[in-house]
Amino acid sequence: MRLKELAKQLGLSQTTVSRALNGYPEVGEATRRRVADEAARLGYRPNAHARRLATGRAHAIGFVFPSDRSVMIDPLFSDFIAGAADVYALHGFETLLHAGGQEDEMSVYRRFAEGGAVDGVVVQAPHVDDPRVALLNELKLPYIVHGRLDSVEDGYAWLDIDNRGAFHKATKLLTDLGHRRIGLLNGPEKLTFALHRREGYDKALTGMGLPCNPSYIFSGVMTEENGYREAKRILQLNDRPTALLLSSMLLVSGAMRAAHELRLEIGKHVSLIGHDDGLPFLNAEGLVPSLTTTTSSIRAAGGRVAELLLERIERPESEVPHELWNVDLIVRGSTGPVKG
Amino acid sequence: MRLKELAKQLGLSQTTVSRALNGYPEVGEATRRRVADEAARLGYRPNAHARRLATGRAHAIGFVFPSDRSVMIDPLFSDFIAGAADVYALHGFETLLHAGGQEDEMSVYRRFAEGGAVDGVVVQAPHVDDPRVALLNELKLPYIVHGRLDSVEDGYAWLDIDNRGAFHKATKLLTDLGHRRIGLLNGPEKLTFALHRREGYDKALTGMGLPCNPSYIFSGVMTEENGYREAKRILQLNDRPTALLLSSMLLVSGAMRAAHELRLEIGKHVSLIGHDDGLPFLNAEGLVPSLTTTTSSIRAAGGRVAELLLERIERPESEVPHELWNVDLIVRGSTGPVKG
DNA sequence: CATACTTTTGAAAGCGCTTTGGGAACAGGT
DNA sequence: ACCTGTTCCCAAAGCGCTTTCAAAAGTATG
Repeated sequence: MRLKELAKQLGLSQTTVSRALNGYPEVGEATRRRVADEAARLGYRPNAHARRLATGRAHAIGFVFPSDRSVMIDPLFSDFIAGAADVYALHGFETLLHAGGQEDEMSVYRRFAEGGAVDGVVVQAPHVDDPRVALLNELKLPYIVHGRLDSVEDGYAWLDIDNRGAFHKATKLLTDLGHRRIGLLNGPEKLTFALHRREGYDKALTGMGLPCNPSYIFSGVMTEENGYREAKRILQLNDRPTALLLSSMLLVSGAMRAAHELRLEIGKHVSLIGHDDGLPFLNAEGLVPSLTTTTSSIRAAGGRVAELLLERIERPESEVPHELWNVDLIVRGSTGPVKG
Repeated sequence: MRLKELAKQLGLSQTTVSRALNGYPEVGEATRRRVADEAARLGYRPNAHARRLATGRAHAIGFVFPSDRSVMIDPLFSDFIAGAADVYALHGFETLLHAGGQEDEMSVYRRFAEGGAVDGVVVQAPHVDDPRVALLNELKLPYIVHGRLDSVEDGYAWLDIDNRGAFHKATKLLTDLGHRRIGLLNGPEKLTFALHRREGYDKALTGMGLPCNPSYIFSGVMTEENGYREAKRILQLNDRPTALLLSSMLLVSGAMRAAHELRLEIGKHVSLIGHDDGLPFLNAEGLVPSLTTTTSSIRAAGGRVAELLLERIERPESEVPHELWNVDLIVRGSTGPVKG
């Protein structure tokens, strides 16, 4: 069923039918109703590509994944995208995923922009001075960054959580409890989110006049296994830390395993604070003891990022959005005063 | 830069330029080279929608997620999609994600089919007599199911792993080691993969003349927390099982936590076998003791499913593919003879 | 009843590509 | 010279929508 046939069927012109279906005001209410009914009855669905060609709008948002595997793989991203895809669908937008292939990431953006494949893209996992931002500015393709570049905060749209603040708060909680040796298992510090967490941690320690012992720190892919291995390593040091900060629930999972194995009671011999992105399959509260966390739903961030991007596409002239989310510190059972 | 301008620039017709760029044989080698060079120089990228409209091919594959959240949320799906998206990209296909929104799942398929938005779709997480298959057959939209319907194996394209065989093998290993009371923490049994695993388990027990104690069984969302809670429950029963089968690594993670807490040594007081989908962030071999698993990479399955679907789109008349993958049983340290 | 508006409809021109159906131009064979 | 094939190229017709411009129909006003 094509528009042409539908129009003929109704004894109307394509113009009128098109207008009726797209809610233009120039068409009479009676006609509109008649058209809508007939369209529904015949199960007419407009051809997506024809519409896109005619309007010049793709009604689609793109996600481009770096060829670097570890990123797409991260379960965080799927939850983020789930949140976003939901909002896009609600607005009649499709979500395009481009992962891998032989084409390099930058030229995918070029193709997206110049071929009109998408109306906007979201940039995930930015690193320090991420080249994508400059490229997208040049291409004039609407975008929003989930996260920030290192120091620059202007000239691009972003939504980020306050990673510095969160890890500062968390570290502070530990020092307040008397901890003096605190470890950190972090994500790859070339990614700004991890870098910022590190900075929050450093700042809190320095603020207390405490040294940052590099052997207390791990930075790398946030797998359960890395959490286990590194926690075990750190907790076996001579001057082992009495508390550990963990950048993801998977690291927490591994670290708890290590603690059990070393017969260190959590919240007593070793305090744990994890960052909880609200992944539905790894619940901080359900752990024993329940986990003290810095908490921020990555899914909600996905949704909000989607809204901001749509807004930006709709009104390109409006102000470039910057949104910094506060992160809650939820104190539960995995933290306690340091044991002399 | 549009085709028209490029053609003018070159002093050629659009026809020739289009053909040159798309590798048609009717164009001279010298011309082709000249066109290619100029196109590269000017950074010409064809408009995706125009091409789609003209060819009638979307060069895109769709994934539609049920409004039921738990599916998209599952980290398995993202790994599967990562595997698939990679292959699609390699073949110049985009990957379309449709999640949520207010539109119901079935009408998304309708729209995809009749609006030509995608050339094919992949159906994930089929349940017993999944209605999607019938709909897709009716719509004549190429598709492939990852998994199978319950008993039917003909009339639709599928790729599945041998879940029955895997869990039969696993259960058999345990009974061979002398275990007589074996628990099972499974996915939701309305999903065929979980149902089949259950059947493999049942069959192995029945084959040995052993009873299936319903209180040894859990079926539900495969979160770490469910793994913990249910393993704990089951391992505290009077006649507690001496071995546990676990349908996912997250369940394993939770179950190990429960075992530690109950001071049951894994591989000794309680044997564990988990199904390992090869998720990169939760490694079976890195556990202590290393985990005995049934293993099959879901990412590889994603890739293969993608290939089969592309094949099907290319040659709709070719035979409907059925592919059943064997699942390896890898014996590691978490299984041992039953302790009298 | 003519005039000036407003409302409702339509013909036709795109959007940027692919593809059909020829037509030159040039070679080789007679 | 003529015919037959090739090889290389092009004009123009779509693909299925949206949108501009203009005209027809309806309504209120003098």
